[in-house]
Amino acid sequence: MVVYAGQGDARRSMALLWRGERPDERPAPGPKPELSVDLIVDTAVAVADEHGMAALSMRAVAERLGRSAMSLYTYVASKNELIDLMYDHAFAELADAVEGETERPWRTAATAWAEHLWRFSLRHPWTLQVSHARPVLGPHEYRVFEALALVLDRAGLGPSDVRNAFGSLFNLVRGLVRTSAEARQALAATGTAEDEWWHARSAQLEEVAPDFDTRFPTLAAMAEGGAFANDDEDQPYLEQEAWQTLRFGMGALLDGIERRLTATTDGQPR
Amino acid sequence: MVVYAGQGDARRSMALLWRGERPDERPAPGPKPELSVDLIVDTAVAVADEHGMAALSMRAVAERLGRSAMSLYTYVASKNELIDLMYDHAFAELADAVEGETERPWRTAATAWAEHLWRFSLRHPWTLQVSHARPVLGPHEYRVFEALALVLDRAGLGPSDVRNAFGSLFNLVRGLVRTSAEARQALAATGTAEDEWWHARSAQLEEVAPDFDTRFPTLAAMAEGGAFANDDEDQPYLEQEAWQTLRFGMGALLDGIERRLTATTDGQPR
DNA sequence: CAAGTCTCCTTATGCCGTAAACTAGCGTTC
DNA sequence: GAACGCTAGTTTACGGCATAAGGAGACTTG
Repeated sequence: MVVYAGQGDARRSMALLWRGERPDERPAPGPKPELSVDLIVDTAVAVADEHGMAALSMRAVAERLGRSAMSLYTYVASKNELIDLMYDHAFAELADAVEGETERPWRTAATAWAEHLWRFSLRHPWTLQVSHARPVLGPHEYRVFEALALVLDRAGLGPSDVRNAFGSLFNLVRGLVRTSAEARQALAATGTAEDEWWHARSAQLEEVAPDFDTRFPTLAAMAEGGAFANDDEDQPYLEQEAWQTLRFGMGALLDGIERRLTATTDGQPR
Repeated sequence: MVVYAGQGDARRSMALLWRGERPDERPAPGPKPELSVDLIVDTAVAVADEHGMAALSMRAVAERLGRSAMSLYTYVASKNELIDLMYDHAFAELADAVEGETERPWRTAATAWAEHLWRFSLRHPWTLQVSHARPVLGPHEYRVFEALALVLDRAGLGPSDVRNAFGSLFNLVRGLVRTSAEARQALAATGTAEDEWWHARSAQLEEVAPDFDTRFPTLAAMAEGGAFANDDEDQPYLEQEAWQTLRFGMGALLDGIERRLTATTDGQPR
């Protein structure tokens, strides 16, 4: 499921996203509301955290609140709008974490940013399924973006390169953590552990492609060379691999960015 | 929608994926089949290409073939298995493109690989929604992996670093092209063009957050500095941005990889 | 021709988002 | 204090989804 933000009434959604210190409390006629937008959003986040985006339904959220599904529509225009609100609500957590790190040296700060994003994405894997094609444009997402942009700006990159470096870092992390998150979700969704699954599949692979090693010599040699070895039996292999790849990729990417930095400032990074 | 591969009967799925030069044509009793796995897979790919993964339903595929949805289950165990087959079938196209480029100098070859993956992903955006947590393990996916692994191996990286460099490159491209693909899908799904959408949203943003520039000074300064300018009015902004970010990110990442190369081989890359 | 097997169909179950119409609670205004 | 009109929440219903179950007819093999 991929979700596009902001299809509903822009005025309404944006007002909800940026609400906050609204006093706005003149009592309305009609029965006292028993729910609230915040309560619904919290509950929806809990459902999505526990059972994944696929299990997030209006009925599921309502059931937790002891209401009918339709009652949610009093507070929220559609499921899409609810997801926008969930997204930005969750990002507040990441923003708090990330804003504390901007004062460090830029490479340290950028790495910390990436690792916060990593852990956040594993805590809230459903956020990875909210499309960036129509960004949510909520305040907390902006806080997270501002934090990394600030770090890269201070490092001495120009506006366009801040944007480019930002996008590269963000997508590298997002892509890799997705694999890690999906590994966990796949376990939860299918009930089959990774090694168990791999065991069954690789047996079949051998049977069906006995000439694998000659058809794919480099991959075979890599396997032989221990590239896909499981160092730590306690942790699923895919999560290890993704994390190691992140360390490598972040290192290499930051090196490349640093080179551009010294190149444009004549060897004098500020 | 995120799809996990390989939940069905491993034997059955793997046999279908790696079938190919099967003669295996002793006539069976019962009525002549009017469909075939290949026909169904082709049709399903066409549906997904045209209308996206969300519109891919057993009913939609069957309707194109003038059959009932249930008739497909004679050939394919489940929708998940069908997606596995679609995925590897599509990858054949990428494999053909990518295998022709391995002989070039490693940086050129790696860049070409990335760009083939980019264009392929835009032609078949639904492939971006197939999870890698439980890889499909089809022959054509392996061909694509082998091609880049070969290039990186020849460049002089060790097995683990081939894996790390591979994962970094692959996820950088996949993450960025996803934005590009989703921009197109969002247009098709919502009917609202990007600039139109942005126009409405940014007006609301100004209204609801008049203090934006002081709250997010770096982002505001970047906008001021032209970091988010649309160079080419004919192309949607997000696609331009994603492509430029890819150029930057690939360059930086390959620089970083090259540094590791010369470091480990004492300045003598093979 | 009979038996066995295979393709394809219809029907049904239990999910989903949400439209529509309704009931009942409550502040406001005469 | 009665009437009005807004509002929170309900029930019911529609059209979508994957797929389980079972049945009708077509075809090959004995």
